[in-house]
Amino acid sequence: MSRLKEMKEVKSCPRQYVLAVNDTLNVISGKWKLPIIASLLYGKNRFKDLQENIDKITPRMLSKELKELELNGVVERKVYQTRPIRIEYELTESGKSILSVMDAMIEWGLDHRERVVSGVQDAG
Amino acid sequence: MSRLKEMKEVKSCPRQYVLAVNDTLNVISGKWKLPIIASLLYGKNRFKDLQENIDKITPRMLSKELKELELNGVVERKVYQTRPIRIEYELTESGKSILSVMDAMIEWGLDHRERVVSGVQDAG
DNA sequence: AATATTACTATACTTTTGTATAGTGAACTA
DNA sequence: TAGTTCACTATACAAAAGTATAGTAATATT
Repeated sequence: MSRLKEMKEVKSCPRQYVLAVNDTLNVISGKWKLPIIASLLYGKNRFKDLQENIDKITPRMLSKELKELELNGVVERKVYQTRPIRIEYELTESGKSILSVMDAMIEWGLDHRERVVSGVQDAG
Repeated sequence: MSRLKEMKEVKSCPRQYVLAVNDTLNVISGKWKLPIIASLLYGKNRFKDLQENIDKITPRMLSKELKELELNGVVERKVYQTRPIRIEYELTESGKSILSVMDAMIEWGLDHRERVVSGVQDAG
């Protein structure tokens, strides 16, 4: 059963749930965060790879978003001491597990589209 | 298993999944959409109720967001022909089922917070 | 007739988010 | 040593999102 529905008193929405939802929203909202996370999930992890893989992102945005994601504990920046130096961005465990949220979003999005095109908008 | 992981070729992310994620993101992102949906889930459904229930929202924002949510098939505006007229906002089936997405967000948010405070940021 | 309630709308403004374009500096390559 | 690649940064600007404050129109209440 759902976290929210399993509460006895459905009227009281615990503060920590609100915080949790906001944390998640911060990590996934904006134009570029999910594309970046998705790219990293599929294994593209150098700055240049990401830039090539994500259509129309500017280096400024990519840099800015990567920093935010790092700060939020979703992405880790790794410097490899090869010659020349290699920098790679990797998802943390938290980062990888965002897949579960994306999955819920896909599920809802697909179902919703179906309901909307078939015109089953409640009783209407 | 997850929608994304069950694909044989993990490199090809179907266009419709991207659309689905974007649809969902459109419905949940912004400062006020989730608070409004949550309020409606808990049964506060008149304009004034929502305004009282959602801390610091202005009537302009509430009106704007309700219209968008209606357009997106998440909320339905119902006019009751009582005297005086009563207007109520209700979640559609799609609207109610956003609970599943919120639930995934709560789950991730709580787990993530735990990982971050306990400092288990991967190997580090 | 004056005041209150409900459900908003209008206008102007500020803040946040994202874009466009150019440039930097370190290392490597021909 | 001139040019290329990588990994960014800087500056200026435009667009989107959100805020503040006031006002409207229909009805109901005193």
